[in-house]
Amino acid sequence: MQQDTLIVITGPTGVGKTATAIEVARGVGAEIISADSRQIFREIPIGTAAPSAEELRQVRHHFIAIKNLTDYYSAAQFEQDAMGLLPVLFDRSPRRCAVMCGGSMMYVDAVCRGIDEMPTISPDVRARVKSLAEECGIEAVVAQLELLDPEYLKIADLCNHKRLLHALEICYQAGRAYTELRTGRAKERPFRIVKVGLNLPREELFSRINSRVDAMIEAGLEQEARSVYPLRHLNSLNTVGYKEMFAYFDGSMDYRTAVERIKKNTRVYAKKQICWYARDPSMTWLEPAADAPRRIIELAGVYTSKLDFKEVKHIEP
RNA sequence: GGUGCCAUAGCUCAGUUGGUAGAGCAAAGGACUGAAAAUCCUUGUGUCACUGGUUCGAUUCCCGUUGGCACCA
Repeated sequence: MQQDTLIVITGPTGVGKTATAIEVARGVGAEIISADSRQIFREIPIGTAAPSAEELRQVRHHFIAIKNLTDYYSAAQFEQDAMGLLPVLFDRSPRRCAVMCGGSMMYVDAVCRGIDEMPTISPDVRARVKSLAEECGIEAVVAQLELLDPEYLKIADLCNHKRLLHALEICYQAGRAYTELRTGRAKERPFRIVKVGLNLPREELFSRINSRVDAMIEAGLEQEARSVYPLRHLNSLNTVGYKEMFAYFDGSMDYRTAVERIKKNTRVYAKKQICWYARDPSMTWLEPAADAPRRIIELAGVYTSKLDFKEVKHIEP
């Protein structure tokens, strides 16, 4: 009996994860779970480089275009949804395999290691903390944390106000210290995880990113951004590609600068992803070359018979 | 060929009345536990074009060389 296997394909934006994942999924007969915090929204396929209709036709994908921008979604929610879906996908796959593809670091980790149990913040707690910060300053937030969770304050980044606010929100919501809820322990998963990071030499990656942004512009990014402009204050639109376009629409940035900023911010994002994944010792790094799908399948050790290997042949050019 | 201007960080340029230099952009490194394409932190040694001279000391002043630009022949 074959053990359940989750093949995780991740890496920086623009490196070529989607195409590789599709080949791997076809090679092993699996469906794809997308681990992308922005492709999950249906209104913004262009700026998030969501898989094309043609790509979606080749392999069944999950968590692509399933939410509205106005919906709340989070890494923890994703953990729950993905963990619920995986047994179904394993049962449907002849070799009990699933592929997870995406570059949202927290989402990948949420499935691979799990996130600690924490309360979802209610709107009034959120509002309460927000108004405390606005009316009394960040010092008041720090003072509250000193009272409710001094341990967290010891390790907290005092410059990162968003995190400080969030810690306090959790203290209020849970009625306990944030620190008490943070175990840092990885959860046991009832399946094998084979993690592959795709990467390219920096220069090559950046040039791919730059030309992909040009392609997005050509595909109608401006129009897409305009159509969601009324929702611009939503967190789901605090996203590279949209925030710069919004600045252009507002008149605070000219068009050329906006496009340049999109490229630059995408590059910065890619670097951040590389930095995050670099410290993961369970990651195997590969270049997204033509033989990458075959190597990933071998790495996963999904195939046990010669016949199986023959079937993979078709993925080679 | 002559005259003038320019040569400083990857790029565009400041600057030093002579005490070896700093902005913007670009770039690099890092943090990360329920908003994560978010949020936050850190990072500038560069033959001051090359050779020689003056000087205690030259990237700065002077001679020359090379390259670029402009004008005149």
